[in-house]
Amino acid sequence: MRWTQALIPTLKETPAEAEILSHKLLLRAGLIRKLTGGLYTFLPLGLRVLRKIEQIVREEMDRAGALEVLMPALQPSEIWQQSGRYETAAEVLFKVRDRAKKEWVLGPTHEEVITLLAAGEISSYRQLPKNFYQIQMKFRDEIRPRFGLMRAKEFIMKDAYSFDVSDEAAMASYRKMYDAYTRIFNRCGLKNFPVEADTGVIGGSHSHEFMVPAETGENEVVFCEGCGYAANIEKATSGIPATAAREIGAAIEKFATPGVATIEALSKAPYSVPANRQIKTLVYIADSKPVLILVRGDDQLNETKLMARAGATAARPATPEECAAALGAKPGSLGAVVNVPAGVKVFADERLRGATDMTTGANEDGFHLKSVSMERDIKVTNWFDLRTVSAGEPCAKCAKPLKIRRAIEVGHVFKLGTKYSEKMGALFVDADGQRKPCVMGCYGIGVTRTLQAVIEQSNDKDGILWPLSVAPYAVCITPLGVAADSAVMQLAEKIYSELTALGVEVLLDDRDERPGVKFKDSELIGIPLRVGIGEKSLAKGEVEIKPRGGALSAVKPDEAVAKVMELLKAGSTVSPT
RNA sequence: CGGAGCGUAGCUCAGCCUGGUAGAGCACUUGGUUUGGGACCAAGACGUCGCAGGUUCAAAUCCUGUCGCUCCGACCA
Repeated sequence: MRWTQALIPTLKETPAEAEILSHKLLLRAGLIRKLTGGLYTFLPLGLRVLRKIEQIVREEMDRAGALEVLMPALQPSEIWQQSGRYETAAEVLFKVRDRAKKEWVLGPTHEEVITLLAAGEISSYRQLPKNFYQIQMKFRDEIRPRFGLMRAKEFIMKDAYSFDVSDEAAMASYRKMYDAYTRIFNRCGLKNFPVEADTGVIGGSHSHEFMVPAETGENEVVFCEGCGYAANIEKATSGIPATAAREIGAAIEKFATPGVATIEALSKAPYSVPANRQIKTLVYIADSKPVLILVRGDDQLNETKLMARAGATAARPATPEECAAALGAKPGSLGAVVNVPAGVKVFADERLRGATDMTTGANEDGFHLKSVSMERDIKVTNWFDLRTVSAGEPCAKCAKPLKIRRAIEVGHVFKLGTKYSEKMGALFVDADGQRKPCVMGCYGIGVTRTLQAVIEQSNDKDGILWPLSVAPYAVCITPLGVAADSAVMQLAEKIYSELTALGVEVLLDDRDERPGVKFKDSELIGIPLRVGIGEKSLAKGEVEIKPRGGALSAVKPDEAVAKVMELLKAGSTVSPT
């Protein structure tokens, strides 16, 4: 491709809309342009990278035995009602109506469609296992699109769905996808690692997210350098000990705490009750019913865990009015000792098990209770792990201190079980003649997000450093001076046509620009290899070859093509760490 | 949905407080000088100042409304 014929609108200045580095570089390097918030056009350069990533995904999915399909983005809302997700996923659904006023949804994902397909096409265990995948646009009514391609209203996803005869067989399918994902992200040149992830209300035992470490990531990951444990903070547990029991003193004692409404205020004089001797009482509305949540005063409730343990599809903190209605007191004086209405469940965090001599709210504004014993004084409906892990807590497996880092989620593998196959009728007849629901798994990769994650991870002060595997062009030829009859330009053309004939993707910077402009641009857009040809070096019988981010070397003009091929070959076999 | 900020040339922004002929840099066009790390000189083109209403002799500027964008929040009482 000749630069003068391409559209590569690089920007010297950063558009004000971009917050994080990768988003700025997407815009500055001329890869994307914004239509409106959360919606972007891929320009030619960006599209080339996107296609490279898609191709890697395809090759690895095919290698793992998955079959590519393409499902409709527009779906009838009935099938969402059939799966029950018309309600549970309502917030993210884009809905549209046709001229007959019939309602449709723009697919945020495709479990319903694929399961219906399987229901129609799969009838015997002999046809299983099957794994279908597609690479397609997804639509989600994101609460707040941000960071360019990271969280958009519309994005490209690779989604795959496996169908198996049994749990064991489904685990084998899961394992294949898990391995394929590792290969995919490695081939994209991404440092990545799988972490245990929450399985949410769907339940099931297996879910991993593939994370790319990045300070700008929206996820927090807990990991152990001792044993390799790694989990999303929404799921992570630690080996932190339960609260130490103390001598159970006198009976519960009520004391006045006028104006005290926080754990912190109660921990100060004149009360001086340390946070770790307090019971924090939270009221949540889970699926429209109030529940009491008890965690230790110095712990943080993990909402994801709450939803998972409570089996709730929606949970939110109760308003002060709802608290007062349920318990007779406003937040700040809440507790689970007295005045808990029958039928209101009390979920307590495991760390409080056996705790004695605790202080908590009296369910009466301005009063607290002390000398409270969990077992003796509080009727706990269920004990759950509900707290959020903090850095430094001992690993549950090897006791080494846990660490926390931020990361970008680029992939998610999930064992679904039979939830959808039962609802959508994806049944098969097994060898024993029994009709059974397929055991499913689903597996997603955010393709457009992966593209941005590569930039987020691979850049320097001058711009992007594309891994060769996803670079829009492998080589940029940079003639300094473009007069058609000059020795410089003639050599540039010769190398261009020879490399092109060898199947190399080459960008020839034939613009009549000053050297500085050309160098800066080729570095900004991150082309892995630059071949510099100028009068000065040519006079010495040399052309320059410079890997992006590496050292410049000089070769004879005749040897330039061979040298480039050698470097490309070496680069393509480099396996990322 | 709540809070904050911003909408002025293709981009980055000034002007607004204190109303009075629409600005700069970059980018673009033409000519010239340059030519190994985002050149220089000269000339030029580019604006319904987000939109609507109001106040005023006069509104980019003040007021009201509205739309859009960005950021923070929407667990921890």
